[in-house]
Amino acid sequence: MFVSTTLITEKFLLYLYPKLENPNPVNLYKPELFSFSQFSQVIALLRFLVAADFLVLSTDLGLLSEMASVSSQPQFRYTQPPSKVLHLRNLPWECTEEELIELGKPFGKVVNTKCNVGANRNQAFIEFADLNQAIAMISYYASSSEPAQVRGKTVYLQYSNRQEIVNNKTAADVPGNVLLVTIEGADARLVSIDVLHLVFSAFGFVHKITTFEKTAGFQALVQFSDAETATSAKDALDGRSIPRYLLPEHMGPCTLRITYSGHSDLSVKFQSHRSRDYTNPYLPVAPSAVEGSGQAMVGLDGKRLETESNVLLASIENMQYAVTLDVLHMVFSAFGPVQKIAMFDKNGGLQALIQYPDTQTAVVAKEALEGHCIYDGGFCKLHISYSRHTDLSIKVNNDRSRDYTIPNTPNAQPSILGQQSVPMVGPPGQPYNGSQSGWGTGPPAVVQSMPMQMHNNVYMSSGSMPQQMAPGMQFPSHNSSQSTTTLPAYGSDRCQ
DNA sequence: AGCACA
Repeated sequence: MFVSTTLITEKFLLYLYPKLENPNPVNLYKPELFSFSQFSQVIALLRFLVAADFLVLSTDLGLLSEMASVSSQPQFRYTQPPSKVLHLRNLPWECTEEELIELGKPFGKVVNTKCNVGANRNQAFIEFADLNQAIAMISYYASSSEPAQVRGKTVYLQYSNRQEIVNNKTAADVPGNVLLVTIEGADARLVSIDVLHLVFSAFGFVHKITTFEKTAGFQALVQFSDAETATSAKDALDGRSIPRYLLPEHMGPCTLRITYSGHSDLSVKFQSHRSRDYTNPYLPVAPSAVEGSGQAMVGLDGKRLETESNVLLASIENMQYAVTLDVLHMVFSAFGPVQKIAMFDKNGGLQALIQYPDTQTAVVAKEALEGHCIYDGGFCKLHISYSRHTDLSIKVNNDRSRDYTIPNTPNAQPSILGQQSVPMVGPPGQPYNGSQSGWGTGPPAVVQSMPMQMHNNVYMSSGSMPQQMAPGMQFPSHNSSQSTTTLPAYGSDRCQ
Protein backbone atom coordinates (compact mmCIF):
# COMPACT_ATOMS: atom_id res chain seq x y z
CA MET A 1 0.00 0.00 0.00
CA PHE A 2 1.35 3.35 -0.97
CA VAL A 3 -0.38 5.52 1.59
CA SER A 4 -0.92 5.04 5.23
CA THR A 5 -4.59 4.64 6.08
CA THR A 6 -4.16 7.11 8.91
CA LEU A 7 -3.83 9.78 6.27
CA ILE A 8 -7.42 9.33 5.26
CA THR A 9 -8.89 11.51 7.91
CA GLU A 10 -12.47 12.58 7.89
CA LYS A 11 -11.39 16.07 7.08
CA PHE A 12 -9.44 14.84 4.13
CA LEU A 13 -12.29 12.78 2.80
CA LEU A 14 -14.69 15.69 3.19
CA TYR A 15 -12.36 17.78 1.19
CA LEU A 16 -11.90 15.17 -1.47
CA TYR A 17 -15.44 14.10 -1.94
CA PRO A 18 -16.70 16.78 -4.32
CA LYS A 19 -13.49 16.57 -6.25
CA LEU A 20 -13.75 12.90 -7.01
CA GLU A 21 -16.25 13.70 -9.69
CA ASN A 22 -13.71 15.89 -11.35
CA PRO A 23 -11.78 13.85 -13.83
CA ASN A 24 -8.62 15.80 -13.30
CA PRO A 25 -8.22 16.29 -9.60
CA VAL A 26 -4.57 17.16 -9.95
CA ASN A 27 -5.75 20.66 -10.86
CA LEU A 28 -7.51 20.91 -7.52
CA TYR A 29 -4.46 20.08 -5.50
CA LYS A 30 -4.20 22.22 -2.36
CA PRO A 31 -0.65 22.15 -1.09
CA GLU A 32 -1.60 23.68 2.25
CA LEU A 33 -3.57 20.56 3.08
CA PHE A 34 -1.62 17.65 1.71
CA SER A 35 1.52 16.86 -0.12
CA PHE A 36 1.15 16.32 -3.81
CA SER A 37 2.19 12.73 -3.49
CA GLN A 38 -0.36 11.97 -0.81
CA PHE A 39 -3.05 13.76 -2.73
CA SER A 40 -2.45 12.02 -6.03
CA GLN A 41 -2.16 8.60 -4.56
CA VAL A 42 -5.19 8.88 -2.38
CA ILE A 43 -7.26 10.22 -5.24
CA ALA A 44 -6.30 7.26 -7.36
CA LEU A 45 -6.93 4.87 -4.51
CA LEU A 46 -10.33 6.29 -3.73
CA ARG A 47 -11.34 6.17 -7.34
CA PHE A 48 -10.44 2.57 -7.47
CA LEU A 49 -12.29 1.75 -4.26
CA VAL A 50 -15.38 3.55 -5.43
CA ALA A 51 -15.31 1.96 -8.85
CA ALA A 52 -14.89 -1.43 -7.27
CA ASP A 53 -17.83 -0.77 -4.97
CA PHE A 54 -15.73 -1.01 -1.87
CA LEU A 55 -16.62 2.54 -0.99
CA VAL A 56 -19.76 4.53 -1.51
CA LEU A 57 -19.82 8.26 -1.37
CA SER A 58 -22.50 9.64 0.87
CA THR A 59 -23.56 13.27 0.43
CA ASP A 60 -25.79 13.19 3.45
CA LEU A 61 -23.11 12.28 5.85
CA GLY A 62 -20.32 13.80 3.93
CA LEU A 63 -18.49 10.62 4.71
CA LEU A 64 -17.32 7.59 2.94
CA SER A 65 -18.84 4.47 4.27
CA GLU A 66 -17.74 1.00 3.64
CA MET A 67 -20.01 -1.24 1.67
CA ALA A 68 -19.69 -4.75 0.48
CA SER A 69 -21.50 -4.59 -2.83
CA VAL A 70 -24.49 -3.28 -4.70
CA SER A 71 -24.08 -0.27 -6.82
CA SER A 72 -26.88 1.01 -8.95
CA GLN A 73 -24.51 2.56 -11.42
CA PRO A 74 -21.35 0.56 -11.57
CA GLN A 75 -18.55 2.68 -12.95
CA PHE A 76 -15.94 1.10 -15.17
CA ARG A 77 -13.90 4.16 -15.79
CA TYR A 78 -11.48 3.53 -12.99
CA THR A 79 -11.54 -0.15 -12.49
CA GLN A 80 -7.83 -0.52 -12.00
CA PRO A 81 -5.88 0.41 -8.93
CA PRO A 82 -3.23 2.93 -9.76
CA SER A 83 0.06 1.67 -11.00
CA LYS A 84 3.24 3.13 -12.35
CA VAL A 85 2.49 0.92 -15.33
CA LEU A 86 -0.09 1.99 -17.86
CA HIS A 87 -1.80 -0.32 -20.27
CA LEU A 88 -2.33 1.08 -23.75
CA ARG A 89 -4.57 -0.40 -26.39
CA ASN A 90 -5.68 0.38 -29.92
CA LEU A 91 -2.17 1.28 -30.86
CA PRO A 92 -1.14 1.55 -34.49
CA TRP A 93 0.65 -1.38 -36.10
CA GLU A 94 4.22 -1.94 -35.02
CA CYS A 95 4.23 0.89 -32.54
CA THR A 96 7.76 1.59 -31.45
CA GLU A 97 9.23 2.13 -28.05
CA GLU A 98 10.21 5.63 -29.15
CA GLU A 99 6.60 6.49 -29.87
CA LEU A 100 5.55 5.26 -26.45
CA ILE A 101 8.23 7.29 -24.73
CA GLU A 102 7.18 10.33 -26.75
CA LEU A 103 3.63 9.84 -25.56
CA GLY A 104 4.52 9.51 -21.88
CA LYS A 105 7.33 12.03 -21.70
CA PRO A 106 5.15 15.08 -20.92
CA PHE A 107 3.99 13.43 -17.71
CA GLY A 108 7.18 12.06 -16.31
CA LYS A 109 10.08 9.78 -16.87
CA VAL A 110 9.29 6.63 -18.80
CA VAL A 111 11.60 4.00 -17.41
CA ASN A 112 10.38 1.00 -19.36
CA THR A 113 8.07 0.05 -22.18
CA LYS A 114 6.76 -3.02 -23.85
CA CYS A 115 5.16 -2.79 -27.23
CA ASN A 116 3.46 -5.13 -29.68
CA VAL A 117 1.63 -6.93 -26.93
CA GLY A 118 -1.42 -9.09 -27.39
CA ALA A 119 -2.72 -11.23 -30.20
CA ASN A 120 -3.06 -8.21 -32.48
CA ARG A 121 0.22 -6.77 -31.25
CA ASN A 122 -1.53 -3.44 -30.83
CA GLN A 123 -1.26 -3.11 -27.09
CA ALA A 124 1.58 -1.80 -25.02
CA PHE A 125 2.75 -0.90 -21.56
CA ILE A 126 4.65 2.08 -20.34
CA GLU A 127 6.13 2.32 -16.90
CA PHE A 128 6.87 5.63 -15.22
CA ALA A 129 9.55 6.25 -12.67
CA ASP A 130 6.95 7.49 -10.23
CA LEU A 131 3.35 6.56 -9.56
CA ASN A 132 2.29 10.20 -9.66
CA GLN A 133 3.53 10.51 -13.19
CA ALA A 134 1.30 7.67 -14.26
CA ILE A 135 -1.57 9.27 -12.38
CA ALA A 136 -0.86 12.58 -14.07
CA MET A 137 -1.05 10.99 -17.50
CA ILE A 138 -4.26 9.10 -16.80
CA SER A 139 -5.78 12.19 -15.24
CA TYR A 140 -4.80 14.40 -18.10
CA TYR A 141 -6.31 12.23 -20.81
CA ALA A 142 -9.40 11.57 -18.70
CA SER A 143 -10.29 15.21 -18.98
CA SER A 144 -8.62 16.23 -22.20
CA SER A 145 -10.72 16.93 -25.24
CA GLU A 146 -7.90 15.52 -27.32
CA PRO A 147 -7.43 11.81 -26.76
CA ALA A 148 -4.02 10.28 -26.51
CA GLN A 149 -2.80 9.59 -30.01
CA VAL A 150 -0.02 7.76 -31.76
CA ARG A 151 0.35 8.50 -35.46
CA GLY A 152 -3.03 10.14 -35.35
CA LYS A 153 -4.71 7.05 -33.98
CA THR A 154 -6.52 7.26 -30.66
CA VAL A 155 -5.01 5.08 -27.99
CA TYR A 156 -6.81 4.17 -24.79
CA LEU A 157 -4.98 4.25 -21.50
CA GLN A 158 -5.61 2.72 -18.14
CA TYR A 159 -3.63 1.60 -15.17
CA SER A 160 -2.13 -1.77 -15.76
CA ASN A 161 -3.05 -4.54 -13.41
CA ARG A 162 0.64 -5.08 -12.79
CA GLN A 163 2.98 -2.92 -10.84
CA GLU A 164 5.95 -3.18 -13.10
CA ILE A 165 6.90 -4.21 -16.56
CA VAL A 166 8.79 -7.42 -16.65
CA ASN A 167 10.69 -7.42 -19.86
CA ASN A 168 11.13 -10.92 -21.04
CA LYS A 169 13.96 -9.68 -23.08
CA THR A 170 15.67 -12.88 -23.98
CA ALA A 171 19.16 -13.03 -25.35
CA ALA A 172 17.51 -13.12 -28.75
CA ASP A 173 16.54 -9.46 -28.37
CA VAL A 174 19.81 -8.14 -27.03
CA PRO A 175 22.26 -7.35 -29.79
CA GLY A 176 25.52 -9.23 -29.51
CA ASN A 177 28.38 -10.37 -31.67
CA VAL A 178 27.14 -13.96 -31.92
CA LEU A 179 24.13 -14.88 -34.03
CA LEU A 180 21.88 -17.86 -33.54
CA VAL A 181 20.96 -19.08 -36.99
CA THR A 182 18.20 -21.57 -37.59
CA ILE A 183 18.29 -23.12 -41.02
CA GLU A 184 14.80 -24.00 -42.15
CA GLY A 185 13.99 -26.39 -44.94
CA ALA A 186 13.73 -30.07 -45.65
CA ASP A 187 17.43 -30.28 -46.43
CA ALA A 188 18.55 -27.85 -43.76
CA ARG A 189 20.99 -30.26 -42.14
CA LEU A 190 22.71 -30.78 -45.46
CA VAL A 191 23.90 -27.17 -45.45
CA SER A 192 27.60 -27.35 -44.84
CA ILE A 193 29.45 -25.21 -42.37
CA ASP A 194 31.51 -23.94 -45.30
CA VAL A 195 28.44 -22.60 -47.06
CA LEU A 196 27.38 -20.87 -43.85
CA HIS A 197 30.86 -19.41 -43.53
CA LEU A 198 30.68 -18.14 -47.07
CA VAL A 199 27.26 -16.57 -46.56
CA PHE A 200 28.14 -14.78 -43.33
CA SER A 201 31.62 -13.74 -44.41
CA ALA A 202 30.00 -11.23 -46.71
CA PHE A 203 29.42 -9.02 -43.66
CA GLY A 204 32.77 -9.28 -41.93
CA PHE A 205 35.33 -11.65 -40.59
CA VAL A 206 33.65 -14.70 -39.14
CA HIS A 207 35.59 -15.81 -36.09
CA LYS A 208 33.88 -19.08 -35.28
CA ILE A 209 30.94 -21.22 -36.28
CA THR A 210 29.37 -24.08 -34.42
CA THR A 211 26.44 -26.13 -35.66
CA PHE A 212 24.11 -28.38 -33.76
CA GLU A 213 20.76 -30.08 -33.85
CA LYS A 214 18.01 -28.83 -31.57
CA THR A 215 14.30 -29.25 -31.41
CA ALA A 216 14.11 -26.01 -33.34
CA GLY A 217 15.93 -27.79 -36.11
CA PHE A 218 19.38 -27.40 -37.55
CA GLN A 219 21.06 -24.41 -35.96
CA ALA A 220 24.35 -22.61 -36.05
CA LEU A 221 26.08 -20.05 -33.90
CA VAL A 222 28.07 -17.55 -35.92
CA GLN A 223 30.54 -15.36 -34.13
CA PHE A 224 31.57 -11.95 -35.43
CA SER A 225 33.98 -9.44 -33.96
CA ASP A 226 31.28 -7.11 -32.73
CA ALA A 227 27.56 -6.61 -32.42
CA GLU A 228 27.49 -4.07 -35.25
CA THR A 229 28.82 -6.56 -37.78
CA ALA A 230 26.51 -9.24 -36.44
CA THR A 231 23.56 -6.88 -36.70
CA SER A 232 24.32 -6.03 -40.31
CA ALA A 233 24.41 -9.73 -41.12
CA LYS A 234 21.24 -10.39 -39.18
CA ASP A 235 19.34 -7.54 -40.80
CA ALA A 236 20.42 -8.60 -44.26
CA LEU A 237 19.96 -12.35 -43.92
CA ASP A 238 17.10 -12.92 -41.48
CA GLY A 239 14.24 -14.50 -43.35
CA ARG A 240 16.26 -14.85 -46.53
CA SER A 241 17.21 -18.09 -48.18
CA ILE A 242 20.68 -19.34 -48.87
CA PRO A 243 21.44 -18.57 -52.53
CA ARG A 244 20.71 -21.59 -54.67
CA TYR A 245 24.05 -21.52 -56.42
CA LEU A 246 25.74 -22.18 -53.09
CA LEU A 247 23.77 -25.36 -52.56
CA PRO A 248 23.85 -28.69 -54.37
CA GLU A 249 21.26 -28.78 -57.11
CA HIS A 250 19.09 -31.45 -55.57
CA MET A 251 18.60 -29.46 -52.37
CA GLY A 252 15.45 -27.57 -51.57
CA PRO A 253 15.42 -23.98 -50.37
CA CYS A 254 16.97 -23.23 -46.99
CA THR A 255 15.72 -20.20 -45.14
CA LEU A 256 17.71 -18.50 -42.41
CA ARG A 257 16.04 -17.38 -39.20
CA ILE A 258 18.40 -15.27 -37.20
CA THR A 259 18.36 -13.96 -33.66
CA TYR A 260 21.10 -12.84 -31.36
CA SER A 261 22.73 -15.41 -29.16
CA GLY A 262 23.57 -14.81 -25.55
CA HIS A 263 27.09 -16.02 -26.21
CA SER A 264 29.96 -13.66 -26.81
CA ASP A 265 32.75 -16.15 -27.44
CA LEU A 266 32.18 -19.65 -28.71
CA SER A 267 34.33 -22.48 -27.48
CA VAL A 268 35.62 -24.44 -30.43
CA LYS A 269 37.92 -27.30 -29.51
CA PHE A 270 38.37 -28.85 -32.92
CA GLN A 271 38.05 -28.02 -36.54
CA SER A 272 35.35 -30.41 -37.59
CA HIS A 273 32.30 -30.75 -39.77
CA ARG A 274 30.33 -29.27 -36.87
CA SER A 275 32.51 -26.43 -35.68
CA ARG A 276 35.23 -24.14 -36.95
CA ASP A 277 37.52 -21.58 -35.43
CA TYR A 278 38.77 -19.36 -38.22
CA THR A 279 41.04 -17.44 -35.88
CA ASN A 280 43.17 -20.43 -34.97
CA PRO A 281 44.64 -22.39 -37.87
CA TYR A 282 46.52 -24.64 -35.49
CA LEU A 283 43.45 -25.99 -33.80
CA PRO A 284 43.55 -29.74 -34.19
CA VAL A 285 41.25 -31.46 -36.59
CA ALA A 286 38.77 -33.53 -34.73
CA PRO A 287 39.23 -37.21 -35.48
CA SER A 288 35.50 -37.29 -36.03
CA ALA A 289 36.07 -35.07 -39.02
CA VAL A 290 38.55 -37.50 -40.44
CA GLU A 291 37.04 -39.92 -42.88
CA GLY A 292 37.20 -43.49 -41.83
CA SER A 293 37.82 -42.65 -38.21
CA GLY A 294 35.87 -45.03 -36.12
CA GLN A 295 37.56 -43.92 -32.96
CA ALA A 296 35.38 -41.01 -32.03
CA MET A 297 34.97 -41.19 -28.30
CA VAL A 298 32.64 -38.95 -26.43
CA GLY A 299 33.12 -38.09 -22.80
CA LEU A 300 30.49 -37.57 -20.18
CA ASP A 301 30.35 -33.89 -21.00
CA GLY A 302 29.67 -34.67 -24.61
CA LYS A 303 33.03 -33.44 -25.74
CA ARG A 304 35.34 -35.55 -27.75
CA LEU A 305 38.05 -37.41 -26.00
CA GLU A 306 41.37 -38.05 -27.59
CA THR A 307 42.00 -41.72 -27.99
CA GLU A 308 45.17 -42.54 -26.09
CA SER A 309 47.76 -44.77 -27.60
CA ASN A 310 51.18 -46.15 -26.84
CA VAL A 311 52.36 -44.63 -30.10
CA LEU A 312 52.84 -40.89 -30.34
CA LEU A 313 52.84 -38.83 -33.47
CA ALA A 314 55.22 -35.92 -33.15
CA SER A 315 55.47 -33.10 -35.64
CA ILE A 316 58.25 -30.60 -35.43
CA GLU A 317 57.55 -26.98 -36.08
CA ASN A 318 60.10 -24.31 -36.85
CA MET A 319 62.81 -26.86 -37.51
CA GLN A 320 65.80 -24.60 -37.85
CA TYR A 321 68.16 -27.37 -36.85
CA ALA A 322 68.33 -30.97 -37.84
CA VAL A 323 66.41 -33.30 -35.65
CA THR A 324 67.91 -36.73 -35.93
CA LEU A 325 66.67 -40.11 -34.94
CA ASP A 326 69.09 -40.08 -32.03
CA VAL A 327 67.86 -36.72 -30.81
CA LEU A 328 64.29 -37.96 -30.83
CA HIS A 329 65.32 -41.13 -29.10
CA MET A 330 66.99 -39.15 -26.35
CA VAL A 331 64.09 -36.82 -25.89
CA PHE A 332 61.45 -39.50 -25.72
CA SER A 333 63.52 -41.99 -23.74
CA ALA A 334 63.34 -39.67 -20.79
CA PHE A 335 59.88 -41.00 -20.06
CA GLY A 336 60.39 -44.68 -20.62
CA PRO A 337 61.80 -47.18 -23.03
CA VAL A 338 61.29 -46.23 -26.64
CA GLN A 339 60.62 -49.32 -28.72
CA LYS A 340 60.46 -47.93 -32.20
CA ILE A 341 60.79 -44.65 -34.03
CA ALA A 342 59.87 -43.89 -37.57
CA MET A 343 60.54 -40.50 -39.11
CA PHE A 344 59.11 -39.13 -42.31
CA ASP A 345 58.57 -35.88 -44.10
CA LYS A 346 55.10 -34.53 -44.34
CA ASN A 347 54.03 -31.35 -46.05
CA GLY A 348 57.52 -29.95 -45.87
CA GLY A 349 57.83 -30.70 -42.18
CA LEU A 350 59.26 -33.52 -40.19
CA GLN A 351 57.07 -35.95 -38.33
CA ALA A 352 57.85 -39.01 -36.30
CA LEU A 353 56.03 -41.90 -34.75
CA ILE A 354 57.38 -42.95 -31.38
CA GLN A 355 56.31 -46.23 -29.87
CA TYR A 356 56.33 -46.99 -26.16
CA PRO A 357 55.52 -50.38 -24.68
CA ASP A 358 52.47 -48.98 -22.93
CA THR A 359 49.97 -46.17 -23.17
CA GLN A 360 50.69 -44.73 -19.72
CA THR A 361 54.25 -43.89 -20.68
CA ALA A 362 53.07 -42.30 -23.89
CA VAL A 363 50.54 -40.21 -21.99
CA VAL A 364 53.23 -38.92 -19.63
CA ALA A 365 55.58 -38.16 -22.51
CA LYS A 366 52.88 -36.37 -24.47
CA GLU A 367 51.81 -34.24 -21.52
CA ALA A 368 55.41 -33.30 -20.77
CA LEU A 369 56.60 -32.59 -24.26
CA GLU A 370 53.62 -31.08 -26.02
CA GLY A 371 54.37 -27.55 -27.09
CA HIS A 372 57.95 -27.60 -25.87
CA CYS A 373 60.96 -26.95 -28.02
CA ILE A 374 63.91 -29.24 -28.43
CA TYR A 375 66.22 -26.27 -28.77
CA ASP A 376 66.26 -22.93 -27.09
CA GLY A 377 64.86 -19.98 -28.93
CA GLY A 378 61.67 -21.58 -30.10
CA PHE A 379 63.40 -23.97 -32.45
CA CYS A 380 62.10 -27.42 -33.22
CA LYS A 381 58.87 -27.09 -31.34
CA LEU A 382 57.12 -30.37 -30.70
CA HIS A 383 53.47 -31.01 -31.33
CA ILE A 384 52.34 -34.35 -30.14
CA SER A 385 49.20 -36.36 -30.59
CA TYR A 386 48.31 -39.97 -30.24
CA SER A 387 48.77 -42.14 -33.26
CA ARG A 388 46.23 -44.69 -34.25
CA HIS A 389 48.96 -47.26 -34.51
CA THR A 390 49.82 -49.62 -31.71
CA ASP A 391 52.76 -51.41 -33.25
CA LEU A 392 54.96 -49.85 -35.87
CA SER A 393 56.30 -52.00 -38.62
CA ILE A 394 59.96 -51.09 -39.05
CA LYS A 395 61.22 -52.67 -42.21
CA VAL A 396 64.76 -51.49 -42.00
CA ASN A 397 66.94 -49.78 -39.47
CA ASN A 398 68.42 -46.64 -40.91
CA ASP A 399 68.71 -42.97 -40.05
CA ARG A 400 64.94 -42.49 -40.39
CA SER A 401 63.54 -45.53 -38.68
CA ARG A 402 64.65 -47.90 -36.00
CA ASP A 403 63.44 -50.80 -33.98
CA TYR A 404 65.19 -50.63 -30.61
CA THR A 405 63.69 -53.90 -29.46
CA ILE A 406 65.81 -55.94 -31.80
CA PRO A 407 68.91 -56.95 -29.88
CA ASN A 408 72.42 -56.39 -31.18
CA THR A 409 71.32 -53.69 -33.44
CA PRO A 410 73.95 -51.01 -33.87
CA ASN A 411 72.99 -47.78 -32.11
CA ALA A 412 70.07 -49.44 -30.52
CA GLN A 413 69.94 -48.13 -26.97
CA PRO A 414 66.94 -49.50 -25.21
CA SER A 415 66.09 -47.06 -22.53
CA ILE A 416 64.67 -48.02 -19.27
CA LEU A 417 62.81 -45.93 -16.85
CA GLY A 418 65.29 -44.12 -14.69
CA GLN A 419 67.97 -43.92 -17.31
CA GLN A 420 67.55 -40.25 -17.67
CA SER A 421 70.77 -38.38 -17.79
CA VAL A 422 71.01 -37.38 -21.38
CA PRO A 423 73.11 -34.43 -22.36
CA MET A 424 71.78 -31.80 -24.64
CA VAL A 425 72.96 -32.44 -28.13
CA GLY A 426 72.79 -30.59 -31.36
CA PRO A 427 74.31 -27.47 -32.66
CA PRO A 428 72.82 -24.39 -31.17
CA GLY A 429 71.21 -22.93 -28.20
CA GLN A 430 71.89 -23.28 -24.57
CA PRO A 431 70.62 -26.07 -22.46
CA TYR A 432 67.62 -25.28 -20.45
CA ASN A 433 68.74 -23.43 -17.37
CA GLY A 434 65.58 -23.49 -15.39
CA SER A 435 64.73 -19.86 -15.81
CA GLN A 436 61.69 -20.66 -17.87
CA SER A 437 58.85 -22.91 -17.11
CA GLY A 438 60.18 -26.22 -15.94
CA TRP A 439 58.55 -29.57 -15.59
CA GLY A 440 56.90 -28.66 -12.37
CA THR A 441 55.03 -25.77 -13.85
CA GLY A 442 53.23 -27.84 -16.40
CA PRO A 443 52.80 -27.01 -20.01
CA PRO A 444 53.78 -23.65 -21.41
CA ALA A 445 51.43 -20.77 -20.95
CA VAL A 446 50.22 -21.00 -24.48
CA VAL A 447 50.35 -24.42 -25.97
CA GLN A 448 50.05 -24.35 -29.68
CA SER A 449 48.09 -27.20 -31.03
CA MET A 450 49.20 -29.38 -33.82
CA PRO A 451 48.87 -28.30 -37.41
CA MET A 452 45.83 -29.73 -38.98
CA GLN A 453 47.60 -31.70 -41.65
CA MET A 454 49.34 -33.85 -39.13
CA HIS A 455 47.06 -36.84 -39.38
CA ASN A 456 48.03 -37.25 -42.93
CA ASN A 457 50.95 -39.58 -43.17
CA VAL A 458 52.03 -42.68 -44.93
CA TYR A 459 51.73 -44.81 -41.86
CA MET A 460 48.08 -44.31 -41.50
CA SER A 461 45.54 -46.45 -43.16
CA SER A 462 44.02 -45.25 -46.37
CA GLY A 463 41.07 -42.98 -46.15
CA SER A 464 42.38 -41.22 -43.10
CA MET A 465 42.97 -37.88 -44.68
CA PRO A 466 41.65 -34.95 -42.76
CA GLN A 467 38.70 -33.11 -44.09
CA GLN A 468 39.67 -30.47 -46.55
CA MET A 469 39.27 -26.99 -45.27
CA ALA A 470 36.91 -24.80 -47.12
CA PRO A 471 38.17 -22.73 -49.97
CA GLY A 472 38.26 -19.16 -48.95
CA MET A 473 38.88 -20.05 -45.35
CA GLN A 474 41.02 -17.30 -44.05
CA PHE A 475 43.33 -17.21 -41.11
CA PRO A 476 44.74 -14.14 -39.52
CA SER A 477 48.48 -14.11 -39.37
CA HIS A 478 49.90 -15.42 -36.19
CA ASN A 479 53.26 -15.23 -34.56
CA SER A 480 54.46 -18.73 -34.10
CA SER A 481 57.39 -17.72 -31.94
CA GLN A 482 55.43 -15.83 -29.35
CA SER A 483 54.26 -18.84 -27.52
CA THR A 484 57.19 -21.16 -27.77
CA THR A 485 58.81 -22.57 -24.76
CA THR A 486 62.16 -24.15 -24.59
CA LEU A 487 62.25 -27.78 -23.73
CA PRO A 488 63.77 -28.10 -20.31
CA ALA A 489 66.63 -30.41 -19.58
CA TYR A 490 65.66 -34.00 -19.81
CA GLY A 491 65.83 -36.26 -16.87
CA SER A 492 64.38 -34.09 -14.19
CA ASP A 493 62.54 -35.40 -11.17
CA ARG A 494 59.33 -35.38 -13.15
CA CYS A 495 60.44 -38.51 -14.90
CA GLN A 496 61.13 -40.83 -12.08
C1' DA B 1 -10.55 -1.53 -27.80
C1' DG B 2 -9.50 -4.56 -22.54
C1' DC B 3 -3.12 -6.87 -19.73
C1' DA B 4 2.77 -9.36 -21.70
C1' DC B 5 5.14 -14.82 -21.46
C1' DA B 6 8.74 -18.76 -20.05
